[in-house]
Amino acid sequence: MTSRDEAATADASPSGSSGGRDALSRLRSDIVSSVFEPEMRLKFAEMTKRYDVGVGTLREALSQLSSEGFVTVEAGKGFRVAPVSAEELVEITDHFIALEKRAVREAIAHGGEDWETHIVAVHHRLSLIEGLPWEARMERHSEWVERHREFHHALVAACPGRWLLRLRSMMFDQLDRYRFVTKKAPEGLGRKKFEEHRLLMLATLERDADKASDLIEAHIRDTSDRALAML
Amino acid sequence: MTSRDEAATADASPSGSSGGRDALSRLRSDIVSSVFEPEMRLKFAEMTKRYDVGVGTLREALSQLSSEGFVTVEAGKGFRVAPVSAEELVEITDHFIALEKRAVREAIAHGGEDWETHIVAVHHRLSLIEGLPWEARMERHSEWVERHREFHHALVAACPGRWLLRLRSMMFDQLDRYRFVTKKAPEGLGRKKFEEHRLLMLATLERDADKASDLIEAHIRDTSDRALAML
DNA sequence: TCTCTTTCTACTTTCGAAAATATGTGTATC
DNA sequence: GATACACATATTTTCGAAAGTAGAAAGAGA
Repeated sequence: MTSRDEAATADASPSGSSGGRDALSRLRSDIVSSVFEPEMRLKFAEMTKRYDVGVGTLREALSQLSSEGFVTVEAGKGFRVAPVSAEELVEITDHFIALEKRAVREAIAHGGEDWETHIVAVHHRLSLIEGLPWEARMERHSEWVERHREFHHALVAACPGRWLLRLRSMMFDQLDRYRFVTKKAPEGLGRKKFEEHRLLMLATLERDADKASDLIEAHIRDTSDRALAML
Repeated sequence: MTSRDEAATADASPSGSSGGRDALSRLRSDIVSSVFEPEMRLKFAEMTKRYDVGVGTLREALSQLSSEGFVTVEAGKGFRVAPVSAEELVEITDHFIALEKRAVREAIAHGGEDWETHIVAVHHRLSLIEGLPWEARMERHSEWVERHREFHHALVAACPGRWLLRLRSMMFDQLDRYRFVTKKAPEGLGRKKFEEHRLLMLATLERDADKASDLIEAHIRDTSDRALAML
């Protein structure tokens, strides 16, 4: 979470050498997008070559990912990709919905003009991809993931509770892993999400906390159920 | 969280060399017990000497502590002890109470004989310290912290939601930092907590979820309010 | 005197080799 | 054939040195 923000701000860095921060996010991204199977061992020899970093740097990244719940670690036996399960998806979904609803309520209560403006901005960025025809959307899927995160984060950014935002982000990141299985969703789905995001933005800007809350619940539950069916 | 459990199971390890796991928990313990002031820079040169580990190992520990929220990190500028504030204490308390109440409810619904037995066992271990006169309690404060954690964890251990337990543990660990300021509490406080823990155990074993829930709320809220007043 | 550049110092960050640990293989013994 | 032991290999874990950076101090030009 902390690292996520920093990685985002440092994307215009000098250039050249990969760096540890970068290895961390690339590794996380590879786990989220199922490049590595759940339960698979992440050997240092292979990983250092793949991400072009030393063992120390890699270990730090893996260690952090274990705190975030993406990998498991057993002392002396190395790191593995954390398992996924239907039960876990259900649990994560419940926690995320509860946290997101509380956060958006707080944000609506405390948000100012900057908050509103940023929501409109990132929603536009998101809609630029979601409005695209199916094939084009698929091609830019990783960009969509990023913008989708930005949009949902913008909605709750004005929430003053730092820990609420932190716990929320943890659950959101975990959901990303499961969201990935619906990548190859039927054609109609993208259009539906497009509309849901628009309505969610409008309800939030209208400061209708109850409506926004309900839309979030339905929006997330729907995505999760779809993922659950494909698992 | 994950690391905490492992450290606990590995306490009967061979002996000798400090090791990275150990450095991590000693560092966390030093932050919790305010050996280092909030906002203070944690320089590698000093820390490697203090904990007798290499820079890589130390970095891994600090990195993990930043995920847990005990230290902050700014790229290129190193690590600092995370700040504390009254606002944060209030927020963490609210989250912890909500999570703990849900977890104990689940535990009561799912717990079996082993769960009950373990609660009785660790409560006894805790009461051995809490029953002591004031001075003796003070001397064994770090043991009390450990046993207090064990007791509260035992109450919710039968909760099937792994993420609920995980989030709960995060908040509990954060509260430890604030709990420490009440270490030098008036004489009567220890006796009161002794009784509260006993009642909490009894309500849980009687499977009275509502009662246990209320006791938890009062128990935690009381401690937090006391800490808040001293902050 | 002020500001901009340069140099120097303290510190962080990264790497690859060495030490410690686990796993697998073969051999002897019952 | 099964079990225990010793050795060899694979893998993790740790360390200290080298490279890279940020911030302070010193110096040059206006």
